[in-house]
Amino acid sequence: MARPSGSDAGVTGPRVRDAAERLFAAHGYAAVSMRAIAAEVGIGAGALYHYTPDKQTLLFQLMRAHLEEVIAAWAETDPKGAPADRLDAFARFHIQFHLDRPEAVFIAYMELRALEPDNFAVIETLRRRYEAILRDILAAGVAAGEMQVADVPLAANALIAMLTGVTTWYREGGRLERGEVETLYAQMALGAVGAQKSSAKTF
Amino acid sequence: MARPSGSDAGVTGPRVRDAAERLFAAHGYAAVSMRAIAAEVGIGAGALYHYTPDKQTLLFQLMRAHLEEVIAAWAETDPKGAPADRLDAFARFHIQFHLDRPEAVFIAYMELRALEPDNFAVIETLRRRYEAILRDILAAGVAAGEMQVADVPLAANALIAMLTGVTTWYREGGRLERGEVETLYAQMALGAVGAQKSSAKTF
DNA sequence: CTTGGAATTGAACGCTCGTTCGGTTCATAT
DNA sequence: ATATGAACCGAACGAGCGTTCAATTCCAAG
Repeated sequence: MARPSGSDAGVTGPRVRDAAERLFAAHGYAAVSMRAIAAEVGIGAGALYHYTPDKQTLLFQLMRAHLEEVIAAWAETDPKGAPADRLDAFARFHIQFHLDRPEAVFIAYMELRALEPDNFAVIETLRRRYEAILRDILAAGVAAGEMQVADVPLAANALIAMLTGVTTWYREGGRLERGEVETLYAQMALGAVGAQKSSAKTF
Repeated sequence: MARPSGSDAGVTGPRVRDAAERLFAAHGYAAVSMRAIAAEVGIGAGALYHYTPDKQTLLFQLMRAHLEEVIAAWAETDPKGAPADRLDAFARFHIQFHLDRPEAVFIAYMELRALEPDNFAVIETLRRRYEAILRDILAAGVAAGEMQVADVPLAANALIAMLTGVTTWYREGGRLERGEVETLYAQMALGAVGAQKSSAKTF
């Protein structure tokens, strides 16, 4: 018995990536064996190598696909209005992405050290590009006099860490709804840089 | 040659813990082998077992010692004044601890998933106790009308994540001095909850 | 100067790791 | 009906894992 009935690469491929993503996020790249991934999918360990040349590439491709998706998704979400409104939108967008794909985001931020140098360079470039979005918003806010930020890169790092941290505690079906979490984090982000939404301005 | 000259448990013991802390923080618990730790210390792998019953306990004791130290240190730092001033002090304290011992703090927050259930329960209790400090400050700030916080546990989580994130980018000798980083993070923390230091109040 | 315990070596154990590969079965196109 | 390639199994490889232990050497107390 070598090829079970119903086997299909179009089905198994995504299942391999899903299983790897789940397990990497839960236990960490180094702690997850190829056999564990295969068992999660329900195939033998050897069959994994129809879907990835090796374990490292499996991680790398998960991270790259995710980061490219995030960057592309923001490009379509960016309201392109006042900096304070863009920051509000960015905070909500970031939170939404985390709550939609907690595993992928967690891996992208936590398993950088597991990447081999060449792969790390690629991922790091994408990560910097994403963080540059927030830096640009803050710089524009300072220029427009809408925000008080003493150091833009520092503030961007601090806000990203704050927003990303939502995955460490939020659980679906808990005390707070997703929309509430979004709103509260966005308010804190605006408050941290001394800004407020244009709709809340007091003239 | 089995026992080299100059060997001394009083010296080797701390060096084992230091090496483990450094390597765990850099590569992750699962990715660090006992042989790698031993090599860093300059002894054989077998000799490590004079200083720890096993690898898991080595991690556990590092985390517990660190968390107990943080909690004790804050008890002596707490200004016990107005909530806004306590939050300012807490933010500075947290940042200082991160910059003094980036490896230990990083491990305590990142390697929770590497702990066996019994050890996890102990560490989780200590971690909650530390986070409760911040929750108490925020709750007092809300009660005193000094802060606007819609949800105290959420705000505490967000602030802790923001403050802890400093380790991911700060490097000694970089663009910013430690004191500046402290001040900027404390300002952002206060801003995020709509507070300000008592010395900055406008009467 | 002797002696006993402390510190360490280095080999070895059983196990699991990532990866390879020959063989086997299923799905599909002709 | 047949043939071909895709999908997969299961065994195997060498390497490295955490851990144990007898043997060995150093240090300090008497």
